[in-house]
Amino acid sequence: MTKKDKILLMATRMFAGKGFADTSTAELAGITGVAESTIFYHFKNKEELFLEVLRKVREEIVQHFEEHEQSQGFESGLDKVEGLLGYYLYLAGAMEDAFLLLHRHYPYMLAQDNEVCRENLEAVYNCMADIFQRAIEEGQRDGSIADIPARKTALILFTMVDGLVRFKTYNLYDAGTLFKEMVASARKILVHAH
Amino acid sequence: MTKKDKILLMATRMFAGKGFADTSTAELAGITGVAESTIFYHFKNKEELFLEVLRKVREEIVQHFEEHEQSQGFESGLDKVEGLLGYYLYLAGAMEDAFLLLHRHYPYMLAQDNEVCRENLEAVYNCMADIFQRAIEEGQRDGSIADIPARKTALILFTMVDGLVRFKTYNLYDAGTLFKEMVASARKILVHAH
DNA sequence: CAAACGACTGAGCGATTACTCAGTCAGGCT
DNA sequence: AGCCTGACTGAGTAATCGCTCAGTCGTTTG
Repeated sequence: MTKKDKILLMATRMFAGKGFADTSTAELAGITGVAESTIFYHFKNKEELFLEVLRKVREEIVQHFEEHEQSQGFESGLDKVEGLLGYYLYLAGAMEDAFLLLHRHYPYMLAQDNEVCRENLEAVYNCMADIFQRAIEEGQRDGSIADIPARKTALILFTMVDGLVRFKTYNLYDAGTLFKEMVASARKILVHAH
Repeated sequence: MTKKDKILLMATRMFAGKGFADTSTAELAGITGVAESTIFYHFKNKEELFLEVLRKVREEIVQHFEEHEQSQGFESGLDKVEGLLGYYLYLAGAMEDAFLLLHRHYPYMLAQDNEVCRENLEAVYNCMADIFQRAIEEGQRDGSIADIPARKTALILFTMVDGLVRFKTYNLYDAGTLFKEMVASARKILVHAH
């Protein structure tokens, strides 16, 4: 692993763990095991380093979700949506730093006047919302999901599972216990009234 | 309004708007219109200033929610829950700084080794979760809400409306449009299957 | 062999940070 | 009048910040 990759790896961890402002280049260099000036040899400043971190985070998350969408074994669209909820929670645990980074405020502040940042954030959120939406529409075609607004419902389901990840982050409530109830709630939102 | 109160007011705005680390005491003093040393005359350091801000935020939010809970005019528990969802969204707009502060990471980091901070966060979240829970239980008594786990459902509804507030903060989606769909989803979660 | 190159570093820079302290000043008490 | 007290401030301080730059290496190229 090159020193540049090591810096990116540890920067992801630090930006996620303590935020952009509280991440000092001196400490990052110390943890990574390089000279502080090596950081500025590979990245022209701290903000560009952050953008590179964000780009990798986007790549990885989008790739994982698209791979999961291609995987088979779902009986229906409803089944697929429930699988997505579980996969989101799993991925947020497996890629803790990536999701924690996206839960921070800095990227959204930066996105206000940095196009690259905005593009990366939009890409990752559109990807996730689209996949939820497509699963819902698939369920509407196979009859497992009622005729509800697909995009809006996708976003509502997203807020639910993303909120659960936040509970997990702050240890506010046992996420595993709440997950079962969340899936049950999602099912009620999706299925036909009868 | 005393200088101390002015400092607290502007500190709330700055901590909410740019976070703890990016809030400099020099800039806060400038905006407030006092000397920087005046801040340290009233508060022994930046962290204590933040804790004082957090205490006021907690007081105000808890007070508003408890007042709303006492207000009459709800036909049923289900009606009350739906009213609470709307009130949460309204309050998050009316007290933008307070809610934005609670959406930042710093208070939860600080809470890990600061008891006062932890108590304030627990108080405000318990208050909101309890009020949702009591409304659900009231609905279960009057028959408008099905026999579902009250606490867990309260938390799920909370994640939904809190996620909506985040959408509003970052302008990711028109919150007003999504709100109607969220209330419809909440109703499906709460009512009896038939 | 010499020159050029990319990767990397130690030393140091000006700016900013949170915070201190001696001292000013107005108002109330004796 | 003299004194005390609480509110407030200007002028600092050491430490840390992001960042620069001249220069050292080892490898590749002419």
